[in-house]
Amino acid sequence: MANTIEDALPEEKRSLNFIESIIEEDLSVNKNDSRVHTRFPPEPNGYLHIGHAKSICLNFGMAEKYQGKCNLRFDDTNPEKEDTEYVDSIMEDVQWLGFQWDKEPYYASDYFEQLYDWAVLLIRKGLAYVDDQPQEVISQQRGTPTRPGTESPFRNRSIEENLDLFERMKNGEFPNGSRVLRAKIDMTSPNMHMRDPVMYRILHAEHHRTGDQWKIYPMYDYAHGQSDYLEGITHSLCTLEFEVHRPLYDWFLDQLIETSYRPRQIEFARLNLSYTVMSKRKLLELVKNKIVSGWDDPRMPTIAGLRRRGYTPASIRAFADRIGVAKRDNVIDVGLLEFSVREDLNKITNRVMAVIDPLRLVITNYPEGTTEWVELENNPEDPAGGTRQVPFGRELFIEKDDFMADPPHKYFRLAPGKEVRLKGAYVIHCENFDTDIHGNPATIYCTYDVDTKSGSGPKQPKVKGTLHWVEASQAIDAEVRLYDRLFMDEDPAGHKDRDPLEFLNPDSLKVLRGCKLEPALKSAKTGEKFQFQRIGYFCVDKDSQSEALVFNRTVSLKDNWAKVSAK
RNA sequence: UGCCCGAUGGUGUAAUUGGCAACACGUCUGACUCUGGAUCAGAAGAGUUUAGGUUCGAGACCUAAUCGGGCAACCA
Repeated sequence: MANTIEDALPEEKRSLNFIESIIEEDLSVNKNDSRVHTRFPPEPNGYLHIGHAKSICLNFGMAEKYQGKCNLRFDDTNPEKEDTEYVDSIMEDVQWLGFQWDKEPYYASDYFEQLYDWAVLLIRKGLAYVDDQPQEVISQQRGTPTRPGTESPFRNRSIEENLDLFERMKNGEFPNGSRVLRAKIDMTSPNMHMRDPVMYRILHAEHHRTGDQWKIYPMYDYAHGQSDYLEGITHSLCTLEFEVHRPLYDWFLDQLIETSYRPRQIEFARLNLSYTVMSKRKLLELVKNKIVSGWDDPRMPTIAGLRRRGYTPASIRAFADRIGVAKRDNVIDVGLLEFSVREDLNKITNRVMAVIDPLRLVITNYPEGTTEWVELENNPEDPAGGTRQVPFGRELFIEKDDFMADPPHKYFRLAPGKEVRLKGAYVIHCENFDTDIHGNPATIYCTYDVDTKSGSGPKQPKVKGTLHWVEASQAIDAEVRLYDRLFMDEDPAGHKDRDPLEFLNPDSLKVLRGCKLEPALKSAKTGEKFQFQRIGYFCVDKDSQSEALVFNRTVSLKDNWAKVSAK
């Protein structure tokens, strides 16, 4: 097996990103006893995507690099949106990427009791109050970013009354939306999040873990920092939109905690990929509208989709490595992701013969009714890859693209009167061809020269082109699915007043049937990856059955001829 | 009209007590090749948003402006 990509990038030669700088600074002053403890905190309300992969690689990566730990914590404070289906898929995806969290997965819901006690403490300190106003009124009183808010008439009620009301909220005495618990901070703060943020809302809902035990649920801002604290998190990495939440994150901890240990929130820029939408909401829309077959449709930027598409964990980790991490907005060329898979797949996949758009070819001077076996290398990139036997005979299939009746200049493939090498077999000479009723080539007639046999033949003429092929009588049929980007616009979600769905690529999936494969592929298993010689990287889809193979194209091979011929 | 954050080749990321801008992807040459793949060699492409300031010296520090992003869920 070839080396992994990571081995090629010596760690010590790389400079630090801004998060590593912060960590090393903290380490140098022995902050938090020089521990490094991170966490990946997904809400179990959807599938993980490549943007999460960036965060996963970052969080687990930092822990790994500094001999620390990384927790997996489900941020499950909103029972209306969350489900165990997502919990399971998230655990699967994180592990598939090659990471293992510290101990068992954590849940914010494990801290509901503690969070409640702390809320009571805040009320006792006069720092939280129950507001009876409806949502619309509270929202109006909050003001706007440019105008300060106004205080709630309930802001200064007695601690006893607050305690009583809050307990009754917890006991389920009030209907949804009738009251909230708010932190008493500053309604005139220039930071909207400090204007008496809601800490608890009443929700009579079934929680995926606590069932109907709770009638009130903490808000993100109130739950997150304290959860970090309870787990001993030192560096709480999140995306940029939480930057303005940080003062609130710190405020709660400062009111509640007396020890010197403190988690620190650090924000980084989320990943954007060209020609891709990344928000869970939009991805969900694709699934719901049946534009894709599901969360794991190979065109989806979800981890599950990429996995089914044939991406390897190593390639995604290498990608995350290459894109780096910073605080400025960024759009990564989706080509970089493709580069990362090609790089990995080139090293690890076996080459096989597959003709996805078959054209019949007859070698007229090859003895009828006989076949022979030729030896082919499995993987030229891997010296230990070995060889295999592939049948060769009088009737073959070649790629339609590999023959032209009237070829342009610099076309190195087959054309009347021209010669090519059949990979691993013989040099053939094209004599003539038949056409079908539409005038398209139907059968190509060639002659071969026995002396040019690959490797052993006494004659080894220089020919410009080498074609892949499949012997007709033993070929097996398969379905091949060719994927292309889902959107034709570089930034489908970046247009005001235009729905990303307007930019859908109508050709994002092409299904090819009757593709011809060399017989060895008969036993290919779901998920198994190959390079179809001269075409691209493919893997066996889960829709495959033993007599009806289905392959997904992960990514095509880099194709210089396509570029040249397009000019 | 407030507050917060950001600004370095086409894209992304570097430049670690301030010392003549580096790496990757992409692009373009060429070599090699029984994959028009891979590999190898090389090239072009930024003077770091702008204007001031500090300094012998600024991408880095300071000030202002410009541009971009974020902030007004009982979402996370």
